[in-house]
Amino acid sequence: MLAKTEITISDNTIRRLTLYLRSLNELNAIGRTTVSSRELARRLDARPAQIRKDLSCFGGFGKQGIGYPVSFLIFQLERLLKIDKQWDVAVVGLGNLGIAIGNYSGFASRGFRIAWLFDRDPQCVGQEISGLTVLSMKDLESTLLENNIKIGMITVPSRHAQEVANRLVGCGVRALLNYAPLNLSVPDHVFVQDIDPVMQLQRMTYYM
Amino acid sequence: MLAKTEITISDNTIRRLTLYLRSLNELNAIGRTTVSSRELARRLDARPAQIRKDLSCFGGFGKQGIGYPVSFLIFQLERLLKIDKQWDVAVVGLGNLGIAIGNYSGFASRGFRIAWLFDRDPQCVGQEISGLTVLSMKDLESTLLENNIKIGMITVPSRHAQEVANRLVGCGVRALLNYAPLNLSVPDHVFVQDIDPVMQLQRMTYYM
DNA sequence: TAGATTGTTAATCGATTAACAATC
DNA sequence: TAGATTGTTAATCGATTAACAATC
Repeated sequence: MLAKTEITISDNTIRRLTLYLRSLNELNAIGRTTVSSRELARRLDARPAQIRKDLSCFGGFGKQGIGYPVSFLIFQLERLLKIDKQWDVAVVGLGNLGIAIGNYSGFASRGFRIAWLFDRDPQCVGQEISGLTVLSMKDLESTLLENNIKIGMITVPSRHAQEVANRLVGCGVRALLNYAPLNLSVPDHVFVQDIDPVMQLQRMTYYM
Repeated sequence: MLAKTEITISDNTIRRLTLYLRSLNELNAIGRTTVSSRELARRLDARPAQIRKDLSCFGGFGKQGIGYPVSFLIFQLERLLKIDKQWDVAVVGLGNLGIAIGNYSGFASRGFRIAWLFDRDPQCVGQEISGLTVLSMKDLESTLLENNIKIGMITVPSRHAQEVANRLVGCGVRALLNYAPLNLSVPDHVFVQDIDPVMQLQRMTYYM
């Protein structure tokens, strides 16, 4: 077998795969079995050629004349994105936002289980949220290490976010979803994704 | 005066401007008066040349040998992003997430005021959240038109999100922050920004 | 002056798109 | 077969980066 040229997939492509997956699940839910790049593009306000190109990075999932089989493509995308198994996630900070996340049922069906909740406030520790007991920050390291948790969500006030990030990274967390509106600094091997709605609003007002 | 060539600013640049602004506000808060592209880049894990290029699209805000004056640059970026005045925002859907947004104090300092809350549930209508009374969906159109609201946040369950979007667009809303995990279809003149934490998580797990 | 840093150019790099042969 | 649609190529398009003269 010839040596395969190492092709690096652009991050833009990966972002779009998650978007395709979301749309494919909608199609699946309404009983559609196949979809063409043309129709998927129409639904997502994208270009058919781009969808075909993105998907072809990973293999020929479609059939000429027919399109892509919906459930097979969902299966393949879930595998590519490594969400064919469920990831356990730890949430740190049980303010209004953390509580909303703890109660939200939309993670499980898409590959993630809110599995652990932590807060520094003794008033909050011990409370139950969707069947989970809020744990003390004292137990953070031991719990995450024992359970091999690789994903954390930071929903503490900004002034504590960096310290929380340090502790999470310190016990092996590799991906952080950061709701605090500041730039975290983390080692190169850790992925951070900010969720900052204000930045998104500011972007939109530019065009208005 | 010669006709200026129409330069279009890329959306990537606009996204980064909001990031620069956030970091500049941190610097301002700790009393820094100037910052170089080099230092800002270090803080944001970006390249100095890109920061200079982005900023130079809008004018020469810096000085050779010195860097950029922090508060002047904040002033200019706020003007460019059109957040030198405050925008009133309507939130539709007072579930856990909507309540978290209603209670969050972090919008006001960055250009946005959560000004109106709506919910369809009669049990919820009339409740107070951070001094605002939750209004009935019946009053949506009249309220938004009277108050000239241009920005909406959608925090209703997915199955109602498109209908809510239609109604918001129907009364002149131009920008939607959509927390429902689906693709909204809106006219071309309306901006939609999805906030879907699961998509962000799925992107990160790809690399893990 | 010497050192630092901008604004801008030109070169590089990468991403998107149109087009079409292959084929269902 | 005729019509539809993929996978892939080549061309276009746009974004990033390095480099440096200008200048604080």
